[in-house]
Amino acid sequence: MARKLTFDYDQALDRATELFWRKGYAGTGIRDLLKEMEIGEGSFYHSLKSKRHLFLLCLARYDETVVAKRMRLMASAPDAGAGIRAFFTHMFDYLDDAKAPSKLCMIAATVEEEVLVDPELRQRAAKGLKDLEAQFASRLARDPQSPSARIEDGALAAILTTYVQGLWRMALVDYDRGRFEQQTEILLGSLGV
Amino acid sequence: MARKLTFDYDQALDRATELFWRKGYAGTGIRDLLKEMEIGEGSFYHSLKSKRHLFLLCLARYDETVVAKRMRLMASAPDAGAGIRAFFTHMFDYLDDAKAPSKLCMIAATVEEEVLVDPELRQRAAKGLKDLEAQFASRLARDPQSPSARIEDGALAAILTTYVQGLWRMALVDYDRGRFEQQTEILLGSLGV
DNA sequence: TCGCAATTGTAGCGAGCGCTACAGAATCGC
DNA sequence: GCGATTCTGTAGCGCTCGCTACAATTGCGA
Repeated sequence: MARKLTFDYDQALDRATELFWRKGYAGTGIRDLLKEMEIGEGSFYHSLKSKRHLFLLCLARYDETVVAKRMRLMASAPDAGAGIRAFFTHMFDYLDDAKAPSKLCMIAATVEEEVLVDPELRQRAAKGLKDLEAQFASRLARDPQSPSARIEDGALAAILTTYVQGLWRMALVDYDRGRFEQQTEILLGSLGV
Repeated sequence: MARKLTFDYDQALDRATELFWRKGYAGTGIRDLLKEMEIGEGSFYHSLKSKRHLFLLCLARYDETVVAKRMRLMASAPDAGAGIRAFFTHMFDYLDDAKAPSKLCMIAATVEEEVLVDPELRQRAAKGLKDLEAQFASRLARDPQSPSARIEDGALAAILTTYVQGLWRMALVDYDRGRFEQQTEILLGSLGV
């Protein structure tokens, strides 16, 4: 019963996600977003409400695309060992991709930043880590061969999650795929995965 | 040949370090620092040059105290296994300390933040991680018993460093000492440390 | 005691931040 | 067409940021 949106909402969200991913929450200003999304200040506050609201939408979008694909790869592998290795391979592929927005997982990045002051964003970031750990645990649990009978699935999932978070931080400083692959394989071997 | 500083330089540096540690680089404003250090704007820019310069001084101070102590604990243990466990214990003790400025390693925190845009700060943060890895490696290397003959010292040090970085991030979201101790012991056991 | 040099307090610059008020433009049912 | 409603562009608010210019103050050597 009134005027229609003159811009492509989905495309605008994609572009905003890319920008947040590349420059972080605090590092991305409203004016940067407007320029990238090619919309005006009025449209922004009318249909996206606020920077925080937009960021939450973008986190969801990141989850549905990048994270979901990684999880699907892990889940569809023949066994837990292969699934977990597929997870790391996808992660390293992404880190190798020169066109990627940044050497960083958007969820992991959100854990740090002053974002932690904001309870909603903090909770959202925490959920991302919990989800990852749960995915590891369930992948290990439903493995018919139960490859690492020595170590309880929960503990193993926690170790892997912690290690993955460390990898993101290390990659930010100095990424060397060969080294990362090698040390990861040694770790997985030691853990009996 | 002229006027003397009316404030305690060392004490001011300590207070600034505490504040940066607690709120991060970007999250700490000049006015916050001035209030905490109990000095004026003029004094600040005269004797501390800039926020960036002060931050580098504070990082050095943090290194000389907190990090140095952790390293000393690791180095002075009877063997590598005990040293590495002492390292983690000191880290967990710190995370348990309610009076500590934040659940965070100041060096690790500096790896993230938009700080990475600044080459000097980035390099400084990278050095912190390299140092940690080198300490792990040398501790493992000079162990008479060479406890983990299975795995090369360098790879082991890299895995531990990565894991420690992950721990810092996990602790930021949800810290549970019992869980962390347990999963860390399982990891060390698996690695033969 | 005087002059020089170092330290200090004040006031404000220029820029960016997220956000809002508001008027004009577009699109619907009628 | 008309009115109601929704979208858009502009202008600017109040605030904070890191930093600087500059004059006043202090303490030293001569």
